Amino acid sequence: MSVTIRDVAKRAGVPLRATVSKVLNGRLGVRKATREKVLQAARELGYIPDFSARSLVTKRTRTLGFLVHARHTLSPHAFYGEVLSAAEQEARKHQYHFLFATFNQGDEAVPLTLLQEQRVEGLILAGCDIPRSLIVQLKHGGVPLVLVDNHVPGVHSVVIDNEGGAYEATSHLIRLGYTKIGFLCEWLDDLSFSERFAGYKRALHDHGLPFRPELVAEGEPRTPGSGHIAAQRLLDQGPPGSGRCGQRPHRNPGHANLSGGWPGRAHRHCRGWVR
Amino acid sequence: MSVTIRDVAKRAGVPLRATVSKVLNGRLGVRKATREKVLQAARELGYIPDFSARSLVTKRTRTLGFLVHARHTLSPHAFYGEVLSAAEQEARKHQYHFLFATFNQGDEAVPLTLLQEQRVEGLILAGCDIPRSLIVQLKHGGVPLVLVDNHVPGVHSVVIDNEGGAYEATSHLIRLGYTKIGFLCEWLDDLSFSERFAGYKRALHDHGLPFRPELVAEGEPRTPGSGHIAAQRLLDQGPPGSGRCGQRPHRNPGHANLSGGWPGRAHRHCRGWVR
DNA sequence: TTGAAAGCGTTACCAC
DNA sequence: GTGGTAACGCTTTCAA
Repeated sequence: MSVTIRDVAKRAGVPLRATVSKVLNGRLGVRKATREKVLQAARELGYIPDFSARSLVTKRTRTLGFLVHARHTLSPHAFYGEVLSAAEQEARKHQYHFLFATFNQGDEAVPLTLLQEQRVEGLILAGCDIPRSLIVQLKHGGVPLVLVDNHVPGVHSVVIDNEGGAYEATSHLIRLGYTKIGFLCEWLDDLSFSERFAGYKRALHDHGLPFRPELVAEGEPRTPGSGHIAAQRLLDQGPPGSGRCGQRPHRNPGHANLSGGWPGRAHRHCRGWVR
Repeated sequence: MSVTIRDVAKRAGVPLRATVSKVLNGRLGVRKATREKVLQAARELGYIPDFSARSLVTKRTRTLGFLVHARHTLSPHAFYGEVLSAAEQEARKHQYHFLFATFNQGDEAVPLTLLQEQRVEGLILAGCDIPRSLIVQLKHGGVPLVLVDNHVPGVHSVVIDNEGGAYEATSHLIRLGYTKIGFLCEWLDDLSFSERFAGYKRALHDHGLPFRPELVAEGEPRTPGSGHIAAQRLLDQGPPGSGRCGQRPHRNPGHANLSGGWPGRAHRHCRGWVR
């Protein structure tokens, strides 16, 4: 069987496992000589404390949960894999680990169970597909929570600078000398797209270019082929001012999800377009 | 604090926590009436067994480790995120979870620690960047192991059907009527590319087309721009039979890594090429 | 500083 | 079937 704290104590010649525990956890109250003996014995035996036993008593797991909607991780365009990877590398510096779980429709209980089992100390929820009700519930339960690519008032979140990004992209095209720059997106009611739309318009304005509603086209909400559809609509352009263009007000800007249903693809579908 | 098995026992009116444990784990040896009482009490209290306590005694964590080289997960072209996601969804059906960890140079101890801490019961190692020595060591340690996109004799592994895929791709082009089909790859000494090369040649042969060495070009091993380089070389074609073409023998086919250093990009760089 | 003992929340193993 | 008890491996507390 694997080596336990008993074995270390015995080998070090100290009668008590408590002493070993103290030494290995860097607590004081142990004579230097004793400490050395213990350290050496542990090294020789290749002792690694049992995770379950330790966390049973300390009530800490140094583990975080990472949740993504199953729909996204399967898409090669989703960037949540990169987020997870980077988060893990940062967490490791603090001796934290990540439990990964996909979020499937109807699995609302899973994250809660992870918490109640005392497996994880906090959660990162990636994507805007995690039900808002669940997020609110977790938040109320006092669970340390961070959202990625999503936003709920009062919850920590990491989001994309949509406005700034669109501003930069548009400015770049303008600097290259283009003056007729279109704007494609899934649908303007989505907060993330409306933010980009704002950045697009601000850039036009700052560079003294007119905003032309006929150069704006929406595709279909939460549809993979949406960018194509939008482009098609722009190319098949009817008379300016038709319903699909321009500055219509957002129905529920406060409640719209950040970055729509296809966040990983957003940067491909929502871009400056040059004619 | 959270609700423990004691609370359930008390509420159910049974004097023993052991009984509760039995019921909740579906063991027999409990009268139906008692069982009902326990079940109801557990439901009412929202009881979830503590993970650490449970695994301390059972010695099981129902948790698997998923390791990928840090270099890969950061690349949007790597498909390991999809592998992880799919693996997790399958594992969940069996009530298993995944601990995710990136593998960093010099972190050889990490997977071993995870094992010794009794945190994970087995490991999935994705990519060909995990040191072979580590794999062999784990294997000898009796750790349940599965490699993805990598191969070591005697270790379970999931690999791409390189030969078959290239055969299909080439056949497809032939069926479309093309007869002058090129083959680009990073370098032929790599097992995965040489397998694809074999499939390519087999398809040509099966369809009665000649193999023309001047249509084969290598790029640079383990270089992101490799496909471009190979294409350039093919286009700048010198006289047939120059060193970069054809059927030279593989130095160490048995020891070559599967699918080179850029597995996620392989399908983009190594393809049938039509002129 | 060191020694002894209690306890974390579960499951497993006994007798009854 | 049912009930009690021991044990898992560790940390913590409290006397000595």
